[in-house]
Amino acid sequence: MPATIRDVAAEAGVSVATVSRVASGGDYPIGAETKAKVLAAIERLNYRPNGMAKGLTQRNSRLVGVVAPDMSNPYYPEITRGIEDVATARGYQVLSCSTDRDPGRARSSIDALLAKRVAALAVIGGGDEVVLPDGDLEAYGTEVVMIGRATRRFSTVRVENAEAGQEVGRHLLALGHRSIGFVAGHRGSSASDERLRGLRRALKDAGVEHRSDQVANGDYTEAGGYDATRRLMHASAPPSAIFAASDRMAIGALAALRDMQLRVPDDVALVGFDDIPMAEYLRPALTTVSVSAHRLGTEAMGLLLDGTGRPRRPQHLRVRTRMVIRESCGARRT
Amino acid sequence: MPATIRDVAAEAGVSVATVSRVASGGDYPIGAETKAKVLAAIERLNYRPNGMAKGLTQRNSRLVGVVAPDMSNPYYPEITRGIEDVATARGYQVLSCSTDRDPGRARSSIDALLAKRVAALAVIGGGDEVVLPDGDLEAYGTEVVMIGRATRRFSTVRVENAEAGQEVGRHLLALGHRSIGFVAGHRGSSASDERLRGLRRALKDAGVEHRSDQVANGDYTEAGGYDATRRLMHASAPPSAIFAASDRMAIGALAALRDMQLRVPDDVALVGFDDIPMAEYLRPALTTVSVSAHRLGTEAMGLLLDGTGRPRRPQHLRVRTRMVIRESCGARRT
DNA sequence: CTGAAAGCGCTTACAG
DNA sequence: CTGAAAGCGCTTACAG
Repeated sequence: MPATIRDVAAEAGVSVATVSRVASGGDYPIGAETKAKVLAAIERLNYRPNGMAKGLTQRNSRLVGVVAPDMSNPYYPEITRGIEDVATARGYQVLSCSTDRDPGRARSSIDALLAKRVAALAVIGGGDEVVLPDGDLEAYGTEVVMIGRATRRFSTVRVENAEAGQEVGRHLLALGHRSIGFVAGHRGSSASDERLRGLRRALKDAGVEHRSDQVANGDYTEAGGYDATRRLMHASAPPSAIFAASDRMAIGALAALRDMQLRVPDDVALVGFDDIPMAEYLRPALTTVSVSAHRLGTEAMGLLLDGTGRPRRPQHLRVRTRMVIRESCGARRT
Repeated sequence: MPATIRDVAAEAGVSVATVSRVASGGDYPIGAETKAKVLAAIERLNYRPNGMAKGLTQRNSRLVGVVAPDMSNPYYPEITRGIEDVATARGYQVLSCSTDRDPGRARSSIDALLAKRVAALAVIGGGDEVVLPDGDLEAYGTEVVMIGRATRRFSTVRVENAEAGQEVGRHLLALGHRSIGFVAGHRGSSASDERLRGLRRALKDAGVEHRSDQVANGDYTEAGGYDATRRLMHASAPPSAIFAASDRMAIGALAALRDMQLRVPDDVALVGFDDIPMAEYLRPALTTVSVSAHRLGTEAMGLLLDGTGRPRRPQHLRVRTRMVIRESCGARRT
């Protein structure tokens, strides 16, 4: 059994109230001598206040919950890392769950998190598998932020996907491309939809139309990107450029094009999305769009744990992207 | 304020003890009618037992802590995902922390985790930045498992790195290579050390010696792999094959070789480690060693949460690897 | 089968 | 500046 506050009180010869006050380290006035005694006792007994008891009395678990589709997809842990960084700086810890895009798993994760009385909850991903029981959230005083998903009910932090898609479109148009294939993420991904919308806006502004057979689903995986690219290239009028909604799919596209004996960027230009670390080390180096996943996390936590403790009205933040031009789009001849 | 057990008791017209018993869902005998009333009240009030209170009385937080160097490196979240899967199946949740290989951060993470009274603790990574206060662990009854790090004090789950390295060595020898460069992970990485040891054993068995200038540090990153490869190739007698201790470094190596106008595998053979999803989609497709990070996590949790609740003596598990032969090693002509 | 009561380890008015 | 006591929301012997 670890030492409790009573043990420390006995050891120091003071009341538990006093121990509590020095252990918590607030600015409650304590006699210098008393404080020293208590500190010594804490040290001697290796006392570490029980977080559950603290949470219970203070009505604050100091826990923030994170729910993401799948923590084994690098994008989510990176956001979570951002969340962790600001959370720990504020004395919170993160409890994370994967839903696998399954509503059932999502529901039980949320339940477990609410049972643990998380002070804040971040829901990552544009899917709709997570449904939040708003009555309970209010009762528990749990602040919520959605990352990458649109809603008015809660605060949101989102990537400027449409703007980025538009920028990619304009870039490719400027390079002379008029037929641009789009490798989409999985069905229902709002991020992918928005990127496509941006691309189409750019094309429309240039008077170029975009057909539905110029879009193929790639499921956000290398394999999906590979297959989608083959489908795109086997159309009656294959595109001269491909925009993949993620770098992982772009890597699949690169393999597919290579296997079809097509050179990138000479025969087909390629642009990805995310700017994962290895994008720079592909050959040709991948032109892509950089988004700071870490930043999404820090911004989100900033919204939740702003220190006031007062629930505010939902806020909506947007995180900028930055296009990184390397070799695969053909803008830079190698 | 969310409904408490008293609210439910009042609503159902029974004692809190009774509510506790039906809410906990054990096999404690309860009258059918009473049970129905309580269940109805729980439903009506949307009662969800407070996890902190439960934890406090039951002396079990139902929390497992995970400490890893950096959750933004995909390898760790994947292990963590394995941990999560078995943890949630057993009614636990995971609290995760990144240390950035900084002893200070590690210390405060461990402290925070112990304060939360985690029932179990998994320490991931071969580094030594994490030091565990054994006295406290015993007092708290916290079970510990180290993933990827050798120790007798706690249970461990480790990858058969040396065996894998040896297998790679033999494979490369069989292909005729006599000079094999090794791209190592960061300094002090036991995984990297073990893989190198295995490689050297294979070489030694074949009567081939391996010099220290045939090893270059690559820090487990693409950039590190790139630079290390250049250094290796600039030696007086450049290797005919390169074994990188991670796929990410292998990708850097691939770029470096390409930039040096060297063809893989014709001029230089290349083997990675990890078998990340995109290894198959590189061109040439990467020959590598597959390790199930997810499995490391499930095995580790299996050791901790075995349901007996009784602390056992440390157990030591080893997880097999599997060499995946693709194009980059030259075994399969493309 | 059901309930009253003590207790888990803290915090925090309240009184002095 | 210090302490006694109530209370946070549960569980669990113990008694009936």
